Amino acid sequence: MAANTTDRSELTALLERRRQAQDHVAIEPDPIPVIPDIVIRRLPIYIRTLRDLQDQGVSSVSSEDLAGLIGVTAAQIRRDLSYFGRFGKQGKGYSTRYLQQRIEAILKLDRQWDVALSGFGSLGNAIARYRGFEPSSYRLAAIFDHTSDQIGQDINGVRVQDTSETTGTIRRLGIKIGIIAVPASAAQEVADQMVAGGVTAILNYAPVVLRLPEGVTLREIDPISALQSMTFYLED
Amino acid sequence: MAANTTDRSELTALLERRRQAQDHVAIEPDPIPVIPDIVIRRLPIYIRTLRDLQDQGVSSVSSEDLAGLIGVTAAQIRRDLSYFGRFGKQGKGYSTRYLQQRIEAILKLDRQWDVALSGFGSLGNAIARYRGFEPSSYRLAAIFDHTSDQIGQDINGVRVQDTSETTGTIRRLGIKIGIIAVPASAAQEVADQMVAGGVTAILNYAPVVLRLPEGVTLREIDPISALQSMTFYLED
DNA sequence: CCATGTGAATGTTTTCACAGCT
DNA sequence: AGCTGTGAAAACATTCACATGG
Repeated sequence: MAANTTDRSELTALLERRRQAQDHVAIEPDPIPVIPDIVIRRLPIYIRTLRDLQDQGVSSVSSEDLAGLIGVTAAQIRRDLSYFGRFGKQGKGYSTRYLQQRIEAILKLDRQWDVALSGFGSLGNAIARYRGFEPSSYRLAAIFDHTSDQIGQDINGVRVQDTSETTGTIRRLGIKIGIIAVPASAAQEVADQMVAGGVTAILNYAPVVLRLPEGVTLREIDPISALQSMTFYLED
Repeated sequence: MAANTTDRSELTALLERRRQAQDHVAIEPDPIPVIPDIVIRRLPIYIRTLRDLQDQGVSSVSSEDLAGLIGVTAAQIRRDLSYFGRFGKQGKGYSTRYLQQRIEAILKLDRQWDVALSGFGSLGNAIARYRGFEPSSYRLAAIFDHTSDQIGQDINGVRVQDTSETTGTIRRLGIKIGIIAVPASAAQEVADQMVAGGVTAILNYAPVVLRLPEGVTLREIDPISALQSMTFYLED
């Protein structure tokens, strides 16, 4: 078993190199602090609740009280925040204003993001007119539709363009976020056009599984699935 | 330590009774086959994909191929289905039609459910006019709004009623599912009225954490949170 | 031989529980 | 004295891998 270097077969040497490579990876100093996506998805609710508290004049809150308002456990809030740093004061709790600002910075909400919307039917209309965008960091910067009589319309200073303009306009404006509100049959094509234009985050309202390249983030808005999964719990 | 029954203090006896009660629960023969909610929430996508396959004339599918279409692992699909029974044929796969029908029965989609919608602004409008309800098991049976000039309008045979009618109408029609599309400030009150009328499943579009009694199922539709959680992954 | 259904292993998320700081 | 931040434990979810049956 005491093989020296010259005795090694090529295979043995290869396996040895692989093992060392793995060892090296394992020893890596900063093992990339991967933050679970499920934690990221909870942060917006923390922001919203912290804003509500400030509107009520509350300047400080404990993880216990915040948890009560949100309907989760205090330990979960503390663990979630611990992925990003130490934002609380022991014995005191968290400053609502400071914590809100810190989480907004983590989610990169401390700047404005242009958004492209494709699909200007009744759903697209509701999205475009939704004023909940306003206090947030998103600005509707482009709207696309396939229907000729929608094209040219002006919505808060944004002209509805033909779907064929999708890739070009998104690239020209440097838009990174796309919202898909077209029928299922058109959604994949729209997604491809958006990605071709440089979009790396897609909010999809169409009831279809989108195929996207690595590195493009996707969130689904699927009320029918939500309803269907609730019916399970109803009494017969 | 060898205390007999007559020596016991009331507290000791109480604790003993509690312990025995717990032991009894632990010994329970059928330990209630609790199905994880996360499994329930995946079933609608399986149904949708199985419908699509049938539309394409595909009558049989393996867990491997189904997984590829949905973007999950084959093992996950097989595990999910195993909570409910054995629906496949070894060496063959699953009948798309049979599996679809079985999952629909599990989710109680093999009957029609009346739904109440509160909030008839642009969002409520988009929901009410959404034709994706049609091939599904849901029928919009009541619409409520606060705004006087919306009340009385007829939407596909359903008259928009004043919000004050919520509890009464829901009770009278036996509606179990409510959709909340009102502003955040009104959402809790609407939820309370719906629950008072007998609703046990709520689809909430308002950006607020609802407080609901045990036994009421809740799903959130929150596009702003979805956007905010995607921005995290964008390049600066 | 192929693909399901499922014990066992692995990976992830939540919760416990408490040391330590204010 | 009170509440955070976090190791360690527990609970939960996913994936592996294969015996089993058509």
